[in-house]
Amino acid sequence: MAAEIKHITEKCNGALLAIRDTLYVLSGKWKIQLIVLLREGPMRFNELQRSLVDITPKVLSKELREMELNEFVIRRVYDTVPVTVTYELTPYAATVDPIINSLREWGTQHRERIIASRKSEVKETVEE
Amino acid sequence: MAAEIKHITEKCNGALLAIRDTLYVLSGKWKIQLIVLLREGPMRFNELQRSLVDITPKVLSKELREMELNEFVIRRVYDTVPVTVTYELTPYAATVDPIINSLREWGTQHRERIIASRKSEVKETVEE
DNA sequence: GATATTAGTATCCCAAAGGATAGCAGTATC
DNA sequence: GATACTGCTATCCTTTGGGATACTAATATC
Repeated sequence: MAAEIKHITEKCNGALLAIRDTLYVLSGKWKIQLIVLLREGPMRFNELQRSLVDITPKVLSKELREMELNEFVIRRVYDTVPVTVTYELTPYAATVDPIINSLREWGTQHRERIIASRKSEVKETVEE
Repeated sequence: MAAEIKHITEKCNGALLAIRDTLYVLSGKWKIQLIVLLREGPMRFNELQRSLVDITPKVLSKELREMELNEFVIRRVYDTVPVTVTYELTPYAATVDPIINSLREWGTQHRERIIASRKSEVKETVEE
């Protein structure tokens, strides 16, 4: 019996570890959203802040720093007045596209499913 | 200029919304891991707790309740002594497989990449 | 009668994530 | 000289996710 349990966890262990790694790197409320935004092209700090309405500069700055460390974005400083800083996705950031796409597709289907189930609930109520 | 910013956010908006929906449903430290475990077959409460070493009963119970509400698991109570309760994935839970697979694959590749970059760093240090 | 088992609850607590607000340097513009 | 713009940082505060510990009912077993 103990052996059985052990067998199960070992079989999943690799998957669990890999998934934990991924979630750790993409942790936080904003990183995935930032990647989605930046896929349109490089953006400036204030542009990002305005696009993600609720994000504060402190949090945005922290997320961008972490993404720079993980080689998801490149930070470029231009010697203009006032200074211009752009954030741009690296090619490595493109490797998370499958994750983003699967998240987006599932969310879309899930929403449709919920709307459909609400409609059928209404029908049932009417039919009673 | 304002129009340009608006254009960008509108183009991404659907994706951002869908992604937020997905992350909301799969939120928390444990739900994805529970799905991975339960893909092996139905498990009992204590079995799950033992498999996910660090989870406390309070948290496990909360996660399972949320997953039941989202129709990811079915909870079955058997009239044995002591009582037996099993948790089993629904067919709907299988729809998140693409997400889980993309998370697992990316985590695996990312880990390999980090190991590789560590090795090359060592080489460079030696070569200096 | 003490102990073990199951599937949880109840209560308390803590750390981390993240929000609110203010401010700064450096320049340009009114 | 006041104000505005950029890209932040600093400080403080709140929320919430989740861990630790203890406990329950009902029965069986020692």
